[in-house]
Amino acid sequence: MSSPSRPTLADVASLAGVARSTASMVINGVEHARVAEDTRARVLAAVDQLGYRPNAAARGLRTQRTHLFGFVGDEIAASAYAGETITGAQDVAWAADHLLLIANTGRDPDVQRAAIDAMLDRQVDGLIIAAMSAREVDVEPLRLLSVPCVLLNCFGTQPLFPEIVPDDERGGFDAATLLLDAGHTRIAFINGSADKHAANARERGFLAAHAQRGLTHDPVLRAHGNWWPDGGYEHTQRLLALPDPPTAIFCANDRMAVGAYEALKELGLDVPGDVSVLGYDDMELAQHLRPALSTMALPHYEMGQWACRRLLLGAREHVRELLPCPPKLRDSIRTL
Amino acid sequence: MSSPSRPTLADVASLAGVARSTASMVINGVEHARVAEDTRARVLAAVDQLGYRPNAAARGLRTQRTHLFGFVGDEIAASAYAGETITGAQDVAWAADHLLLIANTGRDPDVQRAAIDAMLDRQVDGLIIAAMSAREVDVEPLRLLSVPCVLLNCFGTQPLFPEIVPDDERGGFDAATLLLDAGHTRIAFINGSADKHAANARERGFLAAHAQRGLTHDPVLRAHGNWWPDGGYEHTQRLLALPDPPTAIFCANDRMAVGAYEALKELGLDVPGDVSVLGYDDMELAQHLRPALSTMALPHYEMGQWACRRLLLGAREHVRELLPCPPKLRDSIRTL
DNA sequence: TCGATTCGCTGAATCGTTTCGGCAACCACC
DNA sequence: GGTGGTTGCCGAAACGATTCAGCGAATCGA
Repeated sequence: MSSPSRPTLADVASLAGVARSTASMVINGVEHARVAEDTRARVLAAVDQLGYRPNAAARGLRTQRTHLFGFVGDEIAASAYAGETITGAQDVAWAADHLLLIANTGRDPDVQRAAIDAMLDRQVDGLIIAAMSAREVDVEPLRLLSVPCVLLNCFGTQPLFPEIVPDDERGGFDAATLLLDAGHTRIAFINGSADKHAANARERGFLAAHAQRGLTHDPVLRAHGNWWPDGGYEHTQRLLALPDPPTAIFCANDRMAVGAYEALKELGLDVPGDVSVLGYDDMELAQHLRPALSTMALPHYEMGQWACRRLLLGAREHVRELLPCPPKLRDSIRTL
Repeated sequence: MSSPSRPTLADVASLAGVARSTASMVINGVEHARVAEDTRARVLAAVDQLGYRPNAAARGLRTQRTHLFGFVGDEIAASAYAGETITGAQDVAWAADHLLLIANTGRDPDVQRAAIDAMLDRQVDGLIIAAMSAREVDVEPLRLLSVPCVLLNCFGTQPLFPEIVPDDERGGFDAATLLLDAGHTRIAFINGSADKHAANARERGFLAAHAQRGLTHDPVLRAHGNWWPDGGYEHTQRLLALPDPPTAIFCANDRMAVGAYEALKELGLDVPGDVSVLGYDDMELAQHLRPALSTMALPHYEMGQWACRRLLLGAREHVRELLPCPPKLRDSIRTL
């Protein structure tokens, strides 16, 4: 029943009539090793004939490099994006002949600890700690880590590792600029809850863009929603009831933009005819809304790529890598 | 700079004053090994003191079991669900002290081959081959696989492995039943392209439910869309223009239901007041639509779980496991 | 007291690689 | 024919665990 087991280096060596060491050097193309041309050919032929492939576990044991990276995320499924992040990391890893080991922790610190341990037990060559919404992560337990480690979409409690995060401040800035360039002057900003880093950063950028043009943003046009459609809905109603209502609404995420759409529709207002709407995140949903929602895209795939690249570089020192959130211009913004 | 390297079994043994073999038996709680109580305690204390954790690579090399499963998917990011599937598999794996190695192939058969090889090189204990939309996968190259293997959301060209797929036929059946029970008799079915297994299965079930009640379904109420909103949009327009229009529309996926919503809105029709709509897939989108879309949920998470369980069981013989697609009842269906 | 058991532990082999010191053989040169 | 440098390959020692035959010592039964 069981297929003939995998050929080992010993099989190759004996078929080629050489020592294991010789076969090994040929197979790995060792630089300084000198081996006669026809010996090399014999080994290669044997490899071919047997369909030999090195046992990565054994190799890893010997070389102390497993070509494995660990990806520890707090939720893999929760956000659709997690998949993109993983794909980004995986693509880079694959190109560098590495594989990804994954685990999700469901935000449980104990599970996270255990997951990291499990990966270290497997001798991973590096570790990506990813959070699905930018937040602080306690890095103290990681301090003595012997392998490279990067933080993805989150911040360490201490500056120990590289951090790859979206440039939310610039995203807010670009969002406001985009709307201002389109001629809007009264722009509402339905932000998320102020306890989130992203919310504050986006607001800073948003205000900076106004300031840059010598504008001061009317505080009455700023609100803090709950990141969900009903938050967007309620604030939009309130904002549109203002004596001098906004001509554009910037929502700190697409979900709230969905709520804004609803409120606007109920008020008999047209998007973008009467009011322009700009979201943030670029969820898949955005392109299916009517009108298709313009939004600032979170660079999930790119963050995954970067994280993995940093690992390949083996870098460990702290640095904050801010990745841009490019605008996806669709049909929800009107130029005045 | 480099932290003191991980303690090995030898360190534990020497600290406890025993042989490596003894330490090993204690640590692994070997059944038939009898070791004195205080020796055991000494070893355990040493383990504790050193923070010893076994090197999984070395252990795997010796035991021929790595506690690693490979997950080879054609797209991890493309569908948001892939993440759920992986999570399902990962959760089961984790509970059984296994980790998941992942790779995505982007539908490229060569990459798939390479990915599978890469996993086998890593001595995985099992392999999950997953496709993001149910389709046929060439299993011939997997024939001589020496490890358990399951097909997830896809069918093998030959019956070699367990296959875990959604029960689309029953899903179609349940969908129709649900609508018929609600009193609808003229139910339109906007199906997807007929080249997809899922489309045909859903249609079979849909018709069977009618037949079961002695009803024959009016073919004019059946259409084949393109799985995208515009397909749903156009067919809905056509269907509602019929002399005897449907009172309910069953769309073979949520995206087309979005299109149906649009068309209905433009026609000034209310959902579910005038027309009920039922989708399929339960994308995240569904719950954000107005009214929230009722839909048949694809059991992504469960498929992931099942696949992993099968692997743990080590089963290899062919069997087709059909997982139910439970209805998610929200606000888009009206009872007549 | 003398085998026979049982107990508690050890040493060595093994898993499949890589790496490195060293050994023949060959050539070149004085 | 020494001396010295290359060349081409080999053997053995790791890497960090598990497993198993077996060995003294203690215990037991008669």
